[in-house]
Amino acid sequence: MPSVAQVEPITTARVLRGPFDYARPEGVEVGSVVIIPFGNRDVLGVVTGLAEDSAHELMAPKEVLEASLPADLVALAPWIAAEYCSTPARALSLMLPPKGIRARTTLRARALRAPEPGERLTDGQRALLESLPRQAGGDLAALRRLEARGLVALEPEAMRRAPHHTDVGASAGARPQLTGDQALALEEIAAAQPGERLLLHGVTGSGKTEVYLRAAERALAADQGVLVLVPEIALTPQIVSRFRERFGDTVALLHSGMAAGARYDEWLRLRRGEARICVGPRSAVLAPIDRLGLVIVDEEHDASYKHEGDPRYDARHVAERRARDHGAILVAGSATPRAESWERLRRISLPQRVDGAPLPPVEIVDLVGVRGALHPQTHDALVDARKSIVLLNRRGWSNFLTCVSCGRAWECPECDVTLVLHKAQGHLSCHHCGHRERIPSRCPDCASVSLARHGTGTERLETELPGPVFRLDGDAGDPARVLDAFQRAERGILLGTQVVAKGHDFPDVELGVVVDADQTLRFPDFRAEERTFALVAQLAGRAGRGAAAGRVIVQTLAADSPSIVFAARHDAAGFLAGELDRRRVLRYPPFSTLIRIVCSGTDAGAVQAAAAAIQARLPGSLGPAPLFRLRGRERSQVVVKAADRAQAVAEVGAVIDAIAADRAHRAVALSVDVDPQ
DNA sequence: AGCACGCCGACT
DNA sequence: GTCGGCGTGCTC
Repeated sequence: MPSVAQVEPITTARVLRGPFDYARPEGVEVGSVVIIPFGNRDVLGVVTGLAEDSAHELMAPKEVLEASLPADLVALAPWIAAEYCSTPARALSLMLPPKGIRARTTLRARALRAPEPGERLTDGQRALLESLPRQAGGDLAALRRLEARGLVALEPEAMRRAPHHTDVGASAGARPQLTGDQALALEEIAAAQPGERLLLHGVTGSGKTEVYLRAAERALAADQGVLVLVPEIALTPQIVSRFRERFGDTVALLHSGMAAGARYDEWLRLRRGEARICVGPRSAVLAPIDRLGLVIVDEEHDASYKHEGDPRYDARHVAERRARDHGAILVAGSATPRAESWERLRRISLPQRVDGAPLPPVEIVDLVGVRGALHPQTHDALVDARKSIVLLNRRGWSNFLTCVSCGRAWECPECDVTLVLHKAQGHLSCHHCGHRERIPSRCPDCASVSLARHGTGTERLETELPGPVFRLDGDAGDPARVLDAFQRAERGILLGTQVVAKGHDFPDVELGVVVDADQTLRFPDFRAEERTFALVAQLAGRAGRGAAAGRVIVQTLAADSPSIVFAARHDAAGFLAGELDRRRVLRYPPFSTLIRIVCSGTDAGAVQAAAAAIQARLPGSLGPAPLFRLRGRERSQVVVKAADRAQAVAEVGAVIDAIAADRAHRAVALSVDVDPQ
């Protein structure tokens, strides 16, 4: 019986690496979560190993918590740490259930014996005894007195804090007949080898969710667990509803919008095997599910699968690893898959909408020479359509403000970006750090009152659109209510940023409009083409569902860009073939691995020096390149483009550890992004 | 990361 | 004499 528990203290420090040895209390296993005396404070720790003896004099953990990590997750932590140049402690901290929470119990009261004849009881007490067994409530004190007389037993009972989820768009319990394509797709999944990865490429409305549900049914029947990853629960409540409707309480929901107590209880239900399906966003990829048989990544192209904190893990990559470890089948689904997935995964196709309706025709409208945000043709189409969705990927009234006489531009004092004008709120705001200032009435430099507003955001476009507008963006109220109001409206225009192109399906939308399709294209990034294609194609999928005949208008200054031309033809395969050729030539993913290292700090010289030191130690790396200042921090980046992923990650990891440990670079924060978005 | 220990300047 | 600045080193 090993008497030593090897514990990884959960701290964020890069240089502090465990494990540290402690005496092993009764019942402590690999995965146990403990509170240990560490230095002169108490910290949370995870038992990562057991040993027979130790070279140190050992202390005992102060407490062993009730929730423990499963062994497979403990083993995954060092892999995540290495894969993203982070630390095992940071990886483990992603896996823990919400801290400071315990299972909640209530007291259940039951009658222990009948009152003897003549035993003195008030009418109230008799009524109380009549009402048992049940949960104790405000009458706990009275029940306690009866307990003391041996009439009643009070026992703690676990109480589940359930997530509250508003069921939407559920199909009233019906289990629809599969189309031929769906049946074929399901057969392919059923026939897949353990550990195999599949790409379910299905146009919007082709019934991917029903395929997921049937595949999950099969996994459950084989006593296997199921993980279902979705981009954002708030934007895709339908898929949660469909799973809960089909499988009931064996579905656990895990997302950050839930109360910590409910999240803890859902986590524990999975850990105990009481729930066997987990539906959740990125972070759910680390849910404690035993004997995983199926891992689904819905809308696999979605950028939210990349975690922005450290470790900067990619849930899709971690999902593949977990699936491989468990011998589970991975199914990634999308109408607009990433080039990486198209190249690497075995493809299954759902080429048609379930309702048999054709995809709507897409018109490309050239904006060259057009004044204002809307082409007259687009305006006319909006007047004609009963219900439309309009996408403009820019919040606020206008992009930036300048002084007409001296040319002054209003910029964020903390970041090197221009401030966006929000007219209704009466302020200029920075979309990076949240800085706000009042809208100026005159220029502080030259006192001119002539200020120019450049560019159009959703707030301004709202005033230019014909008909009632339902605005959906970061500034406009509760998204669920906006969507609901739009759904019930007879006619109207749903106007918003990216979110309008996601998940939700309205059956009676006749027109979809992309106001500025180049906006994503102008972004200097190797994924710009892919993003633009996805945005246009996703929006195109929202129009003409159900009875309404649909059409889509894409306004652009780059009418012959491949991403826009192929999206207009609904031709993902054509687009991806060209995109993969381009990436092969330029040695971009999936034909290489990119690693981005960002140094940041308040002292520009120190930041530059750290970035230069990193670049010098990584032969062939690019940089250091200055980035725009963010939240008052100067930044500089080094980029590694490598043929051998494992080798590059190991090299970068070693260099980062060395720089982090070097006191000369103490004032600089380091962030490593493997597979940046 | 914390937190204590330790060695040098201006205060009751 | 001592309060406190933050450089250095350790945490089983």
